[in-house]
Amino acid sequence: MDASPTETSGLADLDATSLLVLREIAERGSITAAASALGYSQPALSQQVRRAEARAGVALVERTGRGIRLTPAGRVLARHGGAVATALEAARGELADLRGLRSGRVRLMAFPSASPSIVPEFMAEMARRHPGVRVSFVEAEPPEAVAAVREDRADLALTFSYPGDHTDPHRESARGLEVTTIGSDPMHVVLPDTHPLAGGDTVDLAGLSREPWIAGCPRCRGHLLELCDTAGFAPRIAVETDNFVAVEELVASGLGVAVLPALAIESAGKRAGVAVRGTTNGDRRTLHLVTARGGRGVPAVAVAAEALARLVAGRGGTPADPRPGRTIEGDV
Amino acid sequence: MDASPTETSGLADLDATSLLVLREIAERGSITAAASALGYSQPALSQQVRRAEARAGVALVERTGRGIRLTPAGRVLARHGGAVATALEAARGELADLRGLRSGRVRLMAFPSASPSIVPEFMAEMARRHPGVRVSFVEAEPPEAVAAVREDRADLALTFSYPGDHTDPHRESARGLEVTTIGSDPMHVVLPDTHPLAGGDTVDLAGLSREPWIAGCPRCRGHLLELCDTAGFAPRIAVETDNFVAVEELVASGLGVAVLPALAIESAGKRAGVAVRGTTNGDRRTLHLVTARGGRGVPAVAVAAEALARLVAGRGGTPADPRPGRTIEGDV
DNA sequence: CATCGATCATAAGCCAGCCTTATGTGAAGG
DNA sequence: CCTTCACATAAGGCTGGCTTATGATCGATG
Repeated sequence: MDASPTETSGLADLDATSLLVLREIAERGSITAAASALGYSQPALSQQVRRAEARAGVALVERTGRGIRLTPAGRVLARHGGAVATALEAARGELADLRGLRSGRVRLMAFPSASPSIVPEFMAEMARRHPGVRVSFVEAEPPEAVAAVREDRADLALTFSYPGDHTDPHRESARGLEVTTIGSDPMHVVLPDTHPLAGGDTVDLAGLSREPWIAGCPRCRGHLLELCDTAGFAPRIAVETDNFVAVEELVASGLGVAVLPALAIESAGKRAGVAVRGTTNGDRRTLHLVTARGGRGVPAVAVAAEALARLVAGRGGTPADPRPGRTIEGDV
Repeated sequence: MDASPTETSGLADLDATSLLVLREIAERGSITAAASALGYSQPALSQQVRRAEARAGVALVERTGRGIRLTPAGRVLARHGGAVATALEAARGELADLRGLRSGRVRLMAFPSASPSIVPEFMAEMARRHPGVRVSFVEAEPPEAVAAVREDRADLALTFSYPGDHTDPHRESARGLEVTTIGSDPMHVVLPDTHPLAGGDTVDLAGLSREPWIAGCPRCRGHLLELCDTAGFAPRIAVETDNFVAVEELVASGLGVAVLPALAIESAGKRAGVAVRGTTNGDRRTLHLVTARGGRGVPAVAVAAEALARLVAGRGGTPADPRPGRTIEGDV
């Protein structure tokens, strides 16, 4: 019995637009002015006020002679409309920064042999062209890099795959991620420069069937086995190490031969006593970029991906298809 | 040449709803949950996100396995969505307070003879039933009270008018305001209790045509002249004062007779030696409430108006028509 | 490995909110 | 008194946005 008769529950729902409209009216002093400021016709605003009043259940404006003035309730909405406008403006600004690459962040993961070659160039390029974008880098083998993207510990993964690789991280484990092929990296044979086959431009692996082999990381080892299988033999693996410098050292010492990706060789530096030759088949590994599905919609990630693709292409890797990412559909 | 290819002007327009949607998604962790929280279907939100992305020109969410996660841009919107939600909530709260009369303000202006009678009762009533509403009061003659409402120096004016009053503030000057008649106040003849006509229940003014008269404020004086004119004579005005106590004193001293509104007599208190009688014609003045057009939509003003109408009716003034205010259309 | 459940995307269709143009009304000002 | 200005109202049309229905994908479970 204490409540006034005006007390209904109402408050159907007050929308943010109403606040903005009232704010504009309060600032301009008239509906007409507010309407043109907002790009609407005068009746449009008039109706919006009416609707807002219906929703609020209170008068928001009252007519005064030729114009209007706000009621206390109207002033309340106008006041809070200021906060809404501020929030909108701030959001717009930050969004523009992100879009304009004046801010943003890219967390890159890339395979080890990219660390000394592609990655520094990439980071320099990003720093030069988009100084507002923070770039971080963590070295990781492809499977972990892909997992990191999936778990949002990275935005972009630079990975590689071998043809026919059945533990290929881009097959099963990349489901739901976006994978773009950005080029390839030639596989080179590393052998002592005293080796008879070191004389030619390219080397046929079959000619090395009797040599002891030096294998790398598990997946590299798998690739080696496949290459040799194609060449018609099973390699005798004498040493396993993923240290590229060590591989060359071992080769120079005549303890075996190896197949290494060009990037790995580059990263290890030139080593006296070893010869590096392409394979007769022109074997290559393929380089990929992996992002979350839709991740390319993030401007900083998009430009980072483009920069990496450009760098890889400029390095002589087979230029990939156009840039749009392609989702793994179960079969690569 | 420095700008990235993503840099277009865009930012078509980002609406507040998008911020709220993103906020809800960020909080609930999924589109589906956010949709049901907001009372929409899942595709509705899905489409809203898509539209927001189109407007923003950036991806806002990215798919991750079975669910989604927000991109940096999405998180930006969600964050600012918090501010919008806060503002909305605050506005809703204040609005509810106004509607529920837990807050508000009423600035009342009323004619002098209401000050000691109606107004205190009114203020007590308001304090009792709506303690959250602040009530202020300024005494003013009707013309000034009406002007105050027009100039937003008052929310509510309690005024009176005399029948046929051509300087009636509710005629010309009340254009564009809302005027409600809430009752009337009987006009009483004040004469020495020794006067021959003091014997009857009512007095015929014609019987007082020879008496000296005591007139009040200018408008009251006009009314007096009209009453006497109707009775067929022109009064001889001996004194003019708008001090009611003085009037009774003068009457008691035998210096003249007067016509005063009941409220004025009540406010002056009982005075020995004077008789108060109704007129034969039952003359009355009419009491009005004046607000800005639409002012009755303000809850505090509405209840104040109702309270005043109730008080006047309870006091024996002719109960007015139902409460809805009626706008002056040029002719009262 | 196959099925189920959960989540999001897409498609199609429908409704209504909302805007626009045109016109009316009241008030202020010359 | 007539013009000007601001808001209200009316009528109509369009499109944004919601709903239902269905598809696709991934994770989990047995």
